[in-house]
Amino acid sequence: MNLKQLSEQLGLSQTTVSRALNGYPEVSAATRLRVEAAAKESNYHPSTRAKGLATGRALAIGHVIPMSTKHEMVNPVFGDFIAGAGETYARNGYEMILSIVDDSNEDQIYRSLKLRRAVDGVIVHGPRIDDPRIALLSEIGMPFAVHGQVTHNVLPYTFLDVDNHDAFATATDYLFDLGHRRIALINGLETMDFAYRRRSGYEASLRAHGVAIDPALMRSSEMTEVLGYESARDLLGNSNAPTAFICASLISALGVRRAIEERGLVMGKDVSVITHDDMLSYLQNGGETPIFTATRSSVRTAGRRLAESLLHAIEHPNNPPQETILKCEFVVGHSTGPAPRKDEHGF
Amino acid sequence: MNLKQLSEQLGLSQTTVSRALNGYPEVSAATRLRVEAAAKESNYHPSTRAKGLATGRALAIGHVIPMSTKHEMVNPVFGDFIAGAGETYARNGYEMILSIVDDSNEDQIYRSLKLRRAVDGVIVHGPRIDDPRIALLSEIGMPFAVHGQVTHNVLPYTFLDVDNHDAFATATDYLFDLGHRRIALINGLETMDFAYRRRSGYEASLRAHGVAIDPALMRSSEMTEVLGYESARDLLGNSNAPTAFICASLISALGVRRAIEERGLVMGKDVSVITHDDMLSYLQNGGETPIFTATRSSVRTAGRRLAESLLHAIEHPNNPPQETILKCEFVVGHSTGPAPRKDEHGF
DNA sequence: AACCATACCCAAAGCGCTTTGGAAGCCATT
DNA sequence: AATGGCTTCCAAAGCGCTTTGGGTATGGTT
Repeated sequence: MNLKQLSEQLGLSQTTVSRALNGYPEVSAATRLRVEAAAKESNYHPSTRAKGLATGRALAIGHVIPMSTKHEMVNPVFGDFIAGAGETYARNGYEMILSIVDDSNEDQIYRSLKLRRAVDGVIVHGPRIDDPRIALLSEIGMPFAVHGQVTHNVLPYTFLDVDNHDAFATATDYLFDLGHRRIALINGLETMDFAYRRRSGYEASLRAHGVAIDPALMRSSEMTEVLGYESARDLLGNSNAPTAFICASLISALGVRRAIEERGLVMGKDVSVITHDDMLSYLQNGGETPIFTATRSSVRTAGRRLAESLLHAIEHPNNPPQETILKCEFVVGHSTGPAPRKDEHGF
Repeated sequence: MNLKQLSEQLGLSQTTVSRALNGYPEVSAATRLRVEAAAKESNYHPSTRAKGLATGRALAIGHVIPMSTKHEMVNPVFGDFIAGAGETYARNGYEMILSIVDDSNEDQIYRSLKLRRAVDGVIVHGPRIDDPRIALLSEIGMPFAVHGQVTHNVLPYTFLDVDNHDAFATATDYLFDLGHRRIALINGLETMDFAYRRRSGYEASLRAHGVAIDPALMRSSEMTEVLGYESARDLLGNSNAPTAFICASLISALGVRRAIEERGLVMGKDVSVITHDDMLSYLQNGGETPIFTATRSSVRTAGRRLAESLLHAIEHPNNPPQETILKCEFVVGHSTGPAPRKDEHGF
């Protein structure tokens, strides 16, 4: 069933039917009702492709997932993020198109999406420090919205980010308040902008408490259980081991916990752990009462809201870019406690 | 730059340029080369939409993700699966479109995708026992491929699955060989087809070893760390606790390990654990040597291969459906060992 | 010299929609 | 009775591509 058939069946022109269906005013209430009823009854759905051709709009948003050899981006956060974004698209009649691409020709993909007019805009995932994509997308005139921020960037752009600096400063402050002085940071890859900001929040708190920044207490790697475990195992093996850990991800934190327990220590008593928690649907930080003390912010909500910002930017190209920064919630779980007295474990 | 402009620039007709670019034989090698060079140089990319309109093909594959209130499907497996499928699409000039939809109007979405001619086919994720989608898609004439199988279904369909029955029977057999008799199953939701098959593999092994099936040793829930932990904690608290666990997912297994360690027991010595491992890129089962003994099969490879099957089915509608069953690899890690003697822990 | 393949190429229709630029009908004003 | 302003509708062009149904040289055969 297409427009032509529908209009013939109704004895109207395609113009009128199209207008009735799209809410234009040039059609009487009576005919509009009649048209809408007929459309529903004969299960008429306009072809997205034809519509797109005619209007010049794709009614689709692209998500480009760089798939480095390091796999960093096919990450657990992604599933929840697009679930959130998908809600927004569904509500607004947009489609989500996904491109998995290896880093080498990321440029290519964006250019190609633009030239083929395949999407009306894109979401930029996993921004790195000084990320070149901002400049690229601005240059080719593709509307975009960034999940995160881009340090050193001077161009204006739409983004949504959690306040990573604040979250990690708060977490570090909290540990200081509990009496900890040697606090380790198990960070994500610091080429990623979010990891850079988290570290700077951590360092700011250290400075504020007059504690020297000790590179030996900081690790930066992909946020996997195994790497969290290995980092913590090494750190706990040192003579001057930390009494607390701050983790960039719940997954790393699981690894850290394993290393702690493996040494016969008790998390929350001998060693404290705070983690950032993206509130992933399948990896929850306990039930009612959280296991880990955490800074948390739902990545799914982030997806929903950033998609809204992007659609807004597409529909109002002249408005200034929307910038959203979400504060994390700080929740206290069982993984933190007062710093142990030095003699207790022979430190 | 569009076809018209390109052809004018070349002094050729649109027909010839189109044919040259699409590899039709009616054009001389010389002009073809000339056209291709010009296309590359002026960065010509045909509009997918226009192409689709003209050919009647969408050049896109749909992935519909049912987003139940239980979040089961926005699951960690999904990210890797689509990364794999994406590789196939990229190689074949297809786009992947994702629809997040809540279960109530899943029908709607499939019908709508069909009527709007938005995709050439769909991948069915997370098939349930007796899944109604097979019948629906067959009825509306939408090509599809299932990630998994559908028990009780009689219609022919294209699918790819791991041999879940075999994998879990093998795992259970292995534990019997180590002397275990009380083996718990921490399964996924048994409305899901894969979980049903895993359980039947487990039960088959039990029967083969003359051990009664004990419902008290079997749990079925979403595969989260917390639920894995709680199940194991409860089971280990019983007077007649299991000496071994089989988990449906590495994430559950992490929870099981936590419960084991919390009781001061040692995994691989006091209690054995085998898990199924989807080889997710961000959640690996150790490095060189696996932590958990596991049945494993890359879900990413599954994505790549199932997408190939679907494209094949689309291009050769009359061929019989491709059915692929992948055997799992069985790897031995540190999480399994001989069953402890009864008196050791007061069992 | 006339004929026929063969190799190249083209004009135009069509895919399903939106949108421009009217036209027709109707009523109230002058 | 002519004018003008609404309301309601329509024919046709156009979005960028593919594909049908040709046409025109070119060169080899009789």
